[in-house]
Amino acid sequence: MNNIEKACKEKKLKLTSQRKIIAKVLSNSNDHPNVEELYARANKIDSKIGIATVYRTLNLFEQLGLIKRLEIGERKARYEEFQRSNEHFHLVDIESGNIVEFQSRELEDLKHKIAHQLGFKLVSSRLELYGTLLKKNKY
Amino acid sequence: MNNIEKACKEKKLKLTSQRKIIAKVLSNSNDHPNVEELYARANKIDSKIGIATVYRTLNLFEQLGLIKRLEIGERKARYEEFQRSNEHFHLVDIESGNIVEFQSRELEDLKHKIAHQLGFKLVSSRLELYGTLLKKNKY
DNA sequence: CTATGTGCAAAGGGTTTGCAGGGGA
DNA sequence: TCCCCTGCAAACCCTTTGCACATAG
Repeated sequence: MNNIEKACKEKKLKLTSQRKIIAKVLSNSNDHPNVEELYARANKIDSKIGIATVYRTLNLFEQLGLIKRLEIGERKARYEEFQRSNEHFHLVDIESGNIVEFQSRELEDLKHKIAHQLGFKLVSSRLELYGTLLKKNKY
Repeated sequence: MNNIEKACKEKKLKLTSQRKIIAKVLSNSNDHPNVEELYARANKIDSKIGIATVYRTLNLFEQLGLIKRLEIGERKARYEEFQRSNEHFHLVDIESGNIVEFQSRELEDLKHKIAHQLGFKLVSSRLELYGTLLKKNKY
């Protein structure tokens, strides 16, 4: 049983076939799918799942802290599974739309330090970098 | 003549009364108003300005690099005048909704350093911290 | 005078919700 | 069985757009 199924059981939420499917789709996604994409992937497994259920389930999972909603530029939300052990940030290639994940202890520490200096306890944050590929041969 | 009026002249854009009013409202705003708020403030000066004009003008000013669109949590865009000399970040108090601005050369440098290490030239970035006030008397 | 800009209302796109029926526990 | 959950379609909210009129240059 995976994390998401465990969490449903703990919170006494019903483990419906839709929730299992959406959980599975999220686990199998290594990219950062938006709702439409998640809906399409879920529908490959069960074509009767409605998009309203996808939205409701994503909101539920997000509130349970199981997934993370990204707001990368566009108006549409994107999602990724939340892994406490794998805190990372995103860099978006503005030419190709590719998303590069990276980790940085230095950045993590600095965020907390700054919040503390301002008299706050850091609860969450949002950081994305947008850039273009360096043309190395220009040197 | 302010920055915005100068920019319109340079780009051969018409300096309509609506654009002047919206430019003035932006200059006079020290908070981070959303479109609805900007629309209300502009309407106090000229009640005939339509919200479509506000949207179109904000998009125009943003493209000219005169203002900056913030996407702080909510679905609605917020705006602030862009001042190259005053690059700053935002920390949102999640209990009150207050926004604290701060500067950090360290953070600025780190963003560029990370992008460069990943093989990218940093073009822009989005960073917000969300936190709660530290209760100092707890110590 | 003419092309650009405006106001209005309708359309768009993503997300949420009311309701009646369905299915886990 | 009982209540939570789902599917559908309509509603919502923010933003954009088509069109006819207005106006800056």
